[in-house]
Amino acid sequence: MSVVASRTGYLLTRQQRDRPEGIELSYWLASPDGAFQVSITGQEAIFFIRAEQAIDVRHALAGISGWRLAPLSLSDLEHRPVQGLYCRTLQVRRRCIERLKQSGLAMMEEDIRQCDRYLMERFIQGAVSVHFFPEGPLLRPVSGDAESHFAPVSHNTPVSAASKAYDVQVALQPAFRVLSIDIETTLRADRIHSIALYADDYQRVLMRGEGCSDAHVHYLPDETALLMALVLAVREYDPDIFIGWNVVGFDFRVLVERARILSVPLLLGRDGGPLRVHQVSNGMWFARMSGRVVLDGIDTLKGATWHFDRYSLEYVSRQLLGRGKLVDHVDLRGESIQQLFREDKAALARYNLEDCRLVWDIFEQAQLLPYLIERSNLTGLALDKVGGSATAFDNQYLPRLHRAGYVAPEYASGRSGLSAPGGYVMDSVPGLYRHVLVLDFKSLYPSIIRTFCIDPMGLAEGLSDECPDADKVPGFNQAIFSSQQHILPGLIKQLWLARDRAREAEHRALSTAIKIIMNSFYGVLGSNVCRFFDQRLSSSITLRGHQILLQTREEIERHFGYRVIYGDTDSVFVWLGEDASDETAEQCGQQLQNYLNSWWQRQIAQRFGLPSYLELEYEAHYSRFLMPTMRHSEKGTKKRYAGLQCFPDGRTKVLFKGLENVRTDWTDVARNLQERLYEAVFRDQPWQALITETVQKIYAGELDDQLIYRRRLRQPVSEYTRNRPPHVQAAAKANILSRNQGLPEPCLPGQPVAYIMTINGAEPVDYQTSLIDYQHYIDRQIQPVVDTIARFLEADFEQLVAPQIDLF
DNA sequence: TAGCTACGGCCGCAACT
DNA sequence: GTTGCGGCCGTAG
Repeated sequence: MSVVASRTGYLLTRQQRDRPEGIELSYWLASPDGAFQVSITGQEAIFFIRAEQAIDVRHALAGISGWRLAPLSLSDLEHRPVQGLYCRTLQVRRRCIERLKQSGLAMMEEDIRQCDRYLMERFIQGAVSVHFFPEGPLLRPVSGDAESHFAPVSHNTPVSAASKAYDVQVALQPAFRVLSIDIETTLRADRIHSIALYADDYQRVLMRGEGCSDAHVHYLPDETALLMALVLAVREYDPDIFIGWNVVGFDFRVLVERARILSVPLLLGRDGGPLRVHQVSNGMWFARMSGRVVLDGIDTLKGATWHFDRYSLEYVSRQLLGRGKLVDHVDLRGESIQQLFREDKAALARYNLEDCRLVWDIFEQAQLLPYLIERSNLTGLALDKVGGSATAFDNQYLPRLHRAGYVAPEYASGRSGLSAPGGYVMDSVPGLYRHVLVLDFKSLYPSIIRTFCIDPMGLAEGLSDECPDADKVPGFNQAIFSSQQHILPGLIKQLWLARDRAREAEHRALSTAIKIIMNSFYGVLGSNVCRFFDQRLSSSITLRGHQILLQTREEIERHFGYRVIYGDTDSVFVWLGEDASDETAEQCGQQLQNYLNSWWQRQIAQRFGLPSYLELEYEAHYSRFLMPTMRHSEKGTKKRYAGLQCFPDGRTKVLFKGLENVRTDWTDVARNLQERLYEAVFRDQPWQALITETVQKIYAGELDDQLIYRRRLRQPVSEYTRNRPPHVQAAAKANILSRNQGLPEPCLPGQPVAYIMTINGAEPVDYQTSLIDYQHYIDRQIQPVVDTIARFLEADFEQLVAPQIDLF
């Protein structure tokens, strides 16, 4: 075979379909010279069945043609031989699966799409090099790692080492053509007013109605023309990626709906095919078109571990981009948009385009694309895949498992029903302290997996009769792992080293991606959505974690004589005593870290004959630290504390965990007061006046805008049958009032409800009619916040606000 | 087109006085 | 009015 040509690209979309000559796998790839499509034809789809059931399988599939069974040198993890079931078409495959399911026969890996398997088995993740043979194209991985990078294969043009390296770099960090999109509509979203498109080198607003078109704003007579102009504009710019804010759930959904009603073909795909939008059972929306990826800003931020109190475009851009950039941006409410559409279309166009630009800038500022690219390189997940931990695990694990001679277990065949424990949380010792150090185990669960060889295949090997005793590593719940045969510890090791390199190079996107993936490995093993779910695996991780945390506490108290006042899963909080100082604290932290790390190495060598990959890290020094009690008892809380953290450079910062200050379902007035109160107490400043002033201002109506509660509905309003919490009561009122005005219901599952407490109960902020119940806020928001810390200051809320009570 | 458990606090509701 | 329980949500890790 001779190679005619080869090209490098980055995976955008994948699809599969039946053709007369077999299954066709199609991939669209982005490249600096433009996107291109590669199709691989004449493929079969494969999954596995147990050899002992082969006769039953043949019997069950009688009457279906287009499949074959082939013996393979593979077995399942219980050492039973398997056979491959190959199907000539996707349709045959579907029928076979249906039939075997009805017959109750075991299938393995039948849920993996062939277009995904083709990439997975070749270790192709993100970047691809395509070699065009006369017989058809062949895909291979492109990797920044020299060892796994395939040699250049072009015969026609000799490729120098330098250009090869360049090729790899371009492929791994592709420059996508990205287009930000946003539409404006009527309040009911049953008419599109305008569509804005933004890239740094392209700005266009398509506006319905009369006006004077210029380079940026095009006026179109009606919606049909608007949609057709969109198709042309997309063809003109030819983006690889669409970005937007709730872009699938709103913009694309509305575009598709209007196009359907107006019978306009919305042919936005690179192959000229239509944009399709569909909703899955959990309410999530998905958009699909060939050759282009759609990324929602909200989902992408959340996936990259960004967190915001609220996810309106206005709120996030203010937090992320800063106020300065947004001086002339106002968050127009629905009615103002309608007014602009009627009276000032040029202004609406500017506003519409500005929102596109904000999304663009958020992607830039938060480095979202670099993060997604790194994640895709590491996991093999498509760029637009949200979540997908179980799939990421499969992509890494399955091809290696196959090469070791095994196929994956039947779905959810692991021991289920048994509840596996999570992390260990110590009882805390409440108090207002000076000088508390926090030490935590860096990536505890991944380090346990690596140290104790926890692995699905390793469990099968460890439990088999052939495993020599010397190679057995004990787990929990009768688990035994092989110290020699395993996959996951090696994967963790690679990721661990890559993360250290990324941190050194200050490559934030990459180290974030690696951290998320490493931590997700434990998560999926403990989840019954993972085909490798087995309670012995997850409990061997968590119970080892319990042991490590408790023994670390014991050793600190035994060897150093310090008191451990708290610990959660992978951390210990060490009280140095009231006579320590900032300088000695720093030294103590280092000392504790060094001593305990070598202590653990000795322990694990002695007890298991294994190297320890546990890494305890001195994480923080709090010069003041509050461990509160539970609201109505003397017991210390868990997962709720605050402290004045001292950084090595001398800066200090108040930090809250779990307390009202970090809870989005508490009002701003409570969160703000807590922040200022703790700050004052920790810095030895007067704090009493903060409380009395706040109470006074609440009664005077000066803080009304800080009295808003926000709480999400996690189900439709009608489903709250057992009881109706305030946010549900408010949501019900808002929905009824909106419906009466002929508008769509504003309070939907997943959305936060903003409400205010009035003398007639909770009322939605947008429909408030009653007077605010100020006493409610004093009793339920201010007093709890004050009480938590006041009890350590020999103070009492009633006394502190007594003068105010007389006043009102 | 499914990563996990542990935890605290507020509220409504029911069962009491 | 008080008490106790469980629903519910958001959070720590």
